[in-house]
Amino acid sequence: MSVDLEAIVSDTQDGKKQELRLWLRVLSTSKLISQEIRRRLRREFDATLPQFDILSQLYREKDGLRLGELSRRAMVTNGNVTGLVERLEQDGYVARERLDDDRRVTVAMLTDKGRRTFAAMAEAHEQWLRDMLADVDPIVVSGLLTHMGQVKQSVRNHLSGEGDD
Amino acid sequence: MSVDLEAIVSDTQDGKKQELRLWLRVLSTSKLISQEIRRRLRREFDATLPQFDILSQLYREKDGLRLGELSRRAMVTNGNVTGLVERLEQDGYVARERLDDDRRVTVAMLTDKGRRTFAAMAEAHEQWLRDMLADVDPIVVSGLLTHMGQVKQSVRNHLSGEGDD
DNA sequence: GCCAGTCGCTTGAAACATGAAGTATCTCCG
DNA sequence: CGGAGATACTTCATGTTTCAAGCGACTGGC
Repeated sequence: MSVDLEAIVSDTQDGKKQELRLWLRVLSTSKLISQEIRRRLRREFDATLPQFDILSQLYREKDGLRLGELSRRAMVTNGNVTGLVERLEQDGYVARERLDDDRRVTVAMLTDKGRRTFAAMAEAHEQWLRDMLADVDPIVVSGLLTHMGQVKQSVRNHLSGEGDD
Repeated sequence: MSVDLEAIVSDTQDGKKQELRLWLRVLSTSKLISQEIRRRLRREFDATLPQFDILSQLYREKDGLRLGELSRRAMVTNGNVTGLVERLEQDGYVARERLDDDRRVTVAMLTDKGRRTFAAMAEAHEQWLRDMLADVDPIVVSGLLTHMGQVKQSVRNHLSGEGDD
């Protein structure tokens, strides 16, 4: 007898709902990790995750970023970035400056304090991730990296909105 | 929470940073999908994603859920579930009732309107997911489901907080 | 029964998030 | 030039989210 191809296919479970199941698993895992990182950022650095995000974007752009570009990279809305940068400015991590070329544009960049602080955060952050994923085989991690990339690309190809990345 | 943190560690393949890279990819993908679902839920049903989440939890519990259990399952804080259920109650999707056994306890359950509405939402939602993941090989989806499960378990094993699931 | 502790939920303050409307500022066509 | 339109950011209304504090209701040891 030949291998039952049907069985192989249905072996991948209920077929139709696999995508939904995957999404729910990705979502819950993502929430779990986010919550943990949030908790640790708060406890050890008194910072929030969105703030960490903004800082990380600015960290590798010595010349700073326009707010629009910043909001695009951090995947938050323009309206949102205003308040985030405002708070980071008040805490002395970020400086805002208007362009003379184009008075509409504001550029945000890290202060020295911001740079020093983020460096420490980033190191801890990376270690946290190694800890949390310690029980996952590196081969599996590698595979996930690749396959999640495929997922991301597929999603991008099917967005209803106009803008891409 | 963000995404283009990915570029920070784009330097090498098999470094120690694979876990970090995986996290950033999971996070950005999750955010991308969330935003898309949010957009569609808003456009087609005038609902929010957290609301959809709450409704989905209640949908398969005919007898309703205590708010504490609801908040645990939906992975939101107790304080959060109060407001969410409140708004859903105002819109007529959910009914709240106090237990006579234990006057501290409130049970939330779907109304008929809530049940009907969610059924339509869920069907659309499932289709959206199939669309978005259409370019991913079903075998890959299956593998991801398994491996993301391993990730989730590893994370659970390394939480700093006390509570488990 | 008493009352200290716990439990279940609500409230409050602050931050984050979105979409939409508003305000300057720039651009470019006529 | 001049003004319509586009652009960059801010503001606003609403909703989500967290943590911490509050409040009423239960529980168990005495």
